[in-house]
Amino acid sequence: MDKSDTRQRIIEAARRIFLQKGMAGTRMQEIADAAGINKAMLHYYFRSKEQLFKLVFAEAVKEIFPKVEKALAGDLPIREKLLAFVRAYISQIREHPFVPLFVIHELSNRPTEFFMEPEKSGAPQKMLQKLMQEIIHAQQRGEIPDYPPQHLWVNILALSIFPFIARPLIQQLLQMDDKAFERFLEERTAQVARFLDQALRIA
Amino acid sequence: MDKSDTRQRIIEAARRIFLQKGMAGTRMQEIADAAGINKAMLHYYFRSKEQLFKLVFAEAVKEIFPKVEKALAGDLPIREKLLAFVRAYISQIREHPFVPLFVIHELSNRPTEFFMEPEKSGAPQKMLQKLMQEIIHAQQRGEIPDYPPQHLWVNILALSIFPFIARPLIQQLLQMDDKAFERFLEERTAQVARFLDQALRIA
DNA sequence: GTCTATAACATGATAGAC
DNA sequence: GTCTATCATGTTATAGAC
Repeated sequence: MDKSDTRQRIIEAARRIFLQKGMAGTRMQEIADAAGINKAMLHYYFRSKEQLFKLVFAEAVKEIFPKVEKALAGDLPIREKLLAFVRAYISQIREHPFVPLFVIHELSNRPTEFFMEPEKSGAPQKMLQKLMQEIIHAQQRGEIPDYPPQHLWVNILALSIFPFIARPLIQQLLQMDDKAFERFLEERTAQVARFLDQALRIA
Repeated sequence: MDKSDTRQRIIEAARRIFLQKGMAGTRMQEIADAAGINKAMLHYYFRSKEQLFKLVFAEAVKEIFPKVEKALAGDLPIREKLLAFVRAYISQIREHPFVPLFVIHELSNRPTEFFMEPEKSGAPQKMLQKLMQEIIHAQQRGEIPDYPPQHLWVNILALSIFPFIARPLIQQLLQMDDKAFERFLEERTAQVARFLDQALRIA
């Protein structure tokens, strides 16, 4: 078994377990078992648990921070652009449903520097600021209601992400089994789009 | 120092730390320090870490599962009722901002039985089913758009809870410092109400 | 009820043979 | 590169004095 393969298997196993149990809840032994190797190998490829965690975490952050830039980059009208974002973002999260809760949980009680080099102020942030301007301009032209842009943006994020974060809570409250929840998720994109579209109509 | 006082101090310290760091991330030593006693006392009052955790967790669950039944109980028109819920729920979460993320995180990867005696199907669930019926009836009377009730309910929950769960993410993305985020939260109730109100208007 | 001391075990990390 | 064996430390929990 050549080097890169083992290394890759470790990363994948670590990702799976870290995402579900978090840094504090994960045991190196469990990662080793899942990767089909032993603990010593983990420390051979990655010096420490923290280093392995940082690798997994950094990848997860990239997935949760809107890298859905394609949807936001074009010059569509604002309504279509926001709807396109919802579709692209929900689609992406569906492929990695554990990422949002993992990132948010690990982000809590950690200094900013841990997950972001302070040099670059971040591409997603800049793209968002540009979007905020577009929203304001569209509002000035009377194309959408004048919600404060930050609230509008949080609303869109909330509608898109929340079901994946709060799955156990939702299933309990609405008495859905796993199959019912899967159906719910399949409908989700269309339903969020419709709800948002309605909220963006001019009074 | 009489018994109930020490016991209470332990519970409060445990709550504070469990809520922020979760079960796996919490050390009994830290709880003892926060309560101003030593570890042995924790085991004197509560047999084990798990038992202490279950106590804290059960209390938190009661706070996150809509105990805002007053807002849902009356016979207001459906729009007013939903808006009243939003106001009551956000207000309650603001008093315990760490509860939602804590409950959701600990709920993940735990069997249902852990947090809910299977006998009683749960007051919140029944109240919600009743609300679902009210929504359907209001839709049949053409008072609000015919969003599937489950999606509408999740949307309302998402708009209300998400900012508290995703605070670090939001602050990073929107470049808010703590003061800016506090202001954001103060505006939140009104903004969610407005957004929801708009989404509930008849086309 | 409260403390100190310590047992019993789990866990991250390393040494060294192959 | 991979393994076994082991160290060093941390953590839950208990024993026993006061």
